[in-house]
Amino acid sequence: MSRSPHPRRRATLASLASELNVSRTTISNAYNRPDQLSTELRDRILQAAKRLGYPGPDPVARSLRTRKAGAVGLVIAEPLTYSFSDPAALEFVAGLAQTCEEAGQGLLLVAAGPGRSLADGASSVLSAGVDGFVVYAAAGDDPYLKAVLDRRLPTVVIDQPREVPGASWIGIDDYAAMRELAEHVLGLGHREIAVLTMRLGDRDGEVALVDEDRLRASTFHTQADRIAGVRDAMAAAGLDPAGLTLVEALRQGPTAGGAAAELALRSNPRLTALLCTADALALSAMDYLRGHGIYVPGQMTVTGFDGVPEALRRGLTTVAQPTVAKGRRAGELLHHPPRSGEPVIETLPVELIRGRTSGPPAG
Amino acid sequence: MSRSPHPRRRATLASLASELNVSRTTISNAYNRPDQLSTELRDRILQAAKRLGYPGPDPVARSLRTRKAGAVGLVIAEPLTYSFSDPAALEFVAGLAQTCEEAGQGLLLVAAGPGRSLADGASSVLSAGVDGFVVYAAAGDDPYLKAVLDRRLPTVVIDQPREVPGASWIGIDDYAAMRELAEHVLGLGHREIAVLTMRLGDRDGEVALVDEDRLRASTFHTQADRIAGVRDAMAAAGLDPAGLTLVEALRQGPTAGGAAAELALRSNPRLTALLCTADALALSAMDYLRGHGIYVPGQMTVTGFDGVPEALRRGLTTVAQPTVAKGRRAGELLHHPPRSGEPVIETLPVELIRGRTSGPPAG
DNA sequence: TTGAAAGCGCTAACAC
DNA sequence: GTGTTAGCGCTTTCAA
Repeated sequence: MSRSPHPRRRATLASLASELNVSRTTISNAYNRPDQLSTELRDRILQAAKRLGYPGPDPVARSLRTRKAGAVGLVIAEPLTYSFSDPAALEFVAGLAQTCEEAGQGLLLVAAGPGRSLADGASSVLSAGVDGFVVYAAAGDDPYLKAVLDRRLPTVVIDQPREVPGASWIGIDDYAAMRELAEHVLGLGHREIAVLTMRLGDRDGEVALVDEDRLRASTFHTQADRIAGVRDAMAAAGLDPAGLTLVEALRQGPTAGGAAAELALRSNPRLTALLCTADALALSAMDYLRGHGIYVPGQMTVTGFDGVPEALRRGLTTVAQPTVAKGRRAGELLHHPPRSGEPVIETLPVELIRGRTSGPPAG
Repeated sequence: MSRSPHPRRRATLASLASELNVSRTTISNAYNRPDQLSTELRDRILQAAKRLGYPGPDPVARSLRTRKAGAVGLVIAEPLTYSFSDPAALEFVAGLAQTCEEAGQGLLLVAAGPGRSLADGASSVLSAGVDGFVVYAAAGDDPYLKAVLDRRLPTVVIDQPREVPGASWIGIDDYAAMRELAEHVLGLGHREIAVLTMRLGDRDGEVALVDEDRLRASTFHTQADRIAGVRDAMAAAGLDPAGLTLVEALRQGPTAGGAAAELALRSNPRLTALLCTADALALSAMDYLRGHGIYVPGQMTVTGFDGVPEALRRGLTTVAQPTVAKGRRAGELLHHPPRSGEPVIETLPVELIRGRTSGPPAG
């Protein structure tokens, strides 16, 4: 391609300038303000750049000078391996990525792996060259979230936790959504129901029954709010919320919902409805039930939450979240911040999907 | 949180230093080499930092100085919207993301949207602060690829194009894989077969029959190699490769394979096998066939390529690629470059999956 | 149109 | 254990 060998030392804007006997400003202008110099000179510069293997202004140096990185950082509390197998998270990322693409910005996936000590864990966040952060569904005490806030960059929190000072928030009304879903189920006549929830905080094991203390100590507000919605719907229907069977799936994975369903049914064999706080849980529970000859919805009503494609395809009764829109709004907030400069709190609408997995209880 | 109001001007390492009457080096050491100063001094510094709202060394300035960005860039030729709906691409990204996470590096998704002019289109690539690039399945003449190479950073090309000077390459033997698959189909007795391929280059429309010129001009080697594999298998089986029906799906989407199948069958109604160069195409084609009462494999053999989860679940006869491994290897090559510094060429193994969608021709 | 000067905030040698 | 010096490569006033 290039005839002359490349110099060992990388070409820089300065070296190009001295080579051509023009000032550094002029080279800079050739790239950033083409209208500030003659076409002729500019062509000469670009040609020389090609000859010398100068790839254009160094992005890092430019960032330092302009105080703009041209990218937003995305922090997901879970290991990326999980996130990439979570359809809801994926849709969110897709929405965010769309706006980044439109804005010509990069999207930096920040490593937030298992090394979750404050010292080490936060380092990746601290060293990310970005103009703003999106934090996806973090626990209230997440060290990465803390590290992000310390950076004092524009930040958008998704779902979780609520009310982070200085940060914008985008999410849904988890309480109302789940309450409406519960009312639908109770309206069908169910009286013995269980909630299968995602994990409420750190704890070992696979699945576990949840007691009052555990629930109160939850660092995941979304989950707690959804449970509260169910309880209040029960109370409003004249049932004792204390009678709710509550099981927590501590690990992700394709069998989590099944294991949770099994524990719930063992704990209360008279259950006729399993309300799951995630579609993934519900789909897994359905697989388990089918494997054990329990017919849905004839013998058991199952509901989900999120409205991921597979759930809709399989006719799951669920609450559809505007997952892609969440991602888009987060991106827009960062790319085009509101004039006021104030953090924004946005509650997005959801839709109750009455699918084929809910029906009146047997008998 | 902090009692004292924050200064309007952001604190920097230098301001902290003069505040504490120590040198900048000492502050730097407090963050980067804790063992180089007394615990006592270090604590005093960290405390003062917290008080002044100093978030630690600026990542961009550090990058400039150390010449390390702490991130790798991923360039995908398609708009991100497509990529996020392509299971194979997603698995690849997941694999790459895993290694980044393990290495504590960020993964920068580079905007490579529709603004594909050389001047404008490449700008996002030019301004990415990264230590290396991964380019996923680009066309031979992709402007982003060119821009990436101009940056002269360590680069790994996936699948496409082959033989990029100075860049490593990871992919599979497309020719051999497809030839083996074709031999399987021919071995079942098929004589009238079609290949449904992904697009071979830029062109308008939805689907089109492919002629010799079009094939020769293809900028997508993977596709062309797979077709060559089928042709050679035909020749080896005593069939005339010219008799191959060849249809190109020009647009992505859930109905692309169906449209391609329709055109193929219209072009040659005696077809008994459709070899698709992507699972997505094959699954879509199967949906189309079922909708038209054509039974698979009884009346029509259908095969795919990639081995995405849905394809395996539906029993598609296909070639399984090590998609996640591809991503992992790309990451490893960037995070732990081989001592020699030479670009690496790696052909990963594939596996022919004899599924339930291939069988002997009818009659 | 072009150039000179002044940093952006940090770290790596090397001296003390 | 701590400080001094010298940039990393660039953009941006401001003046010519």
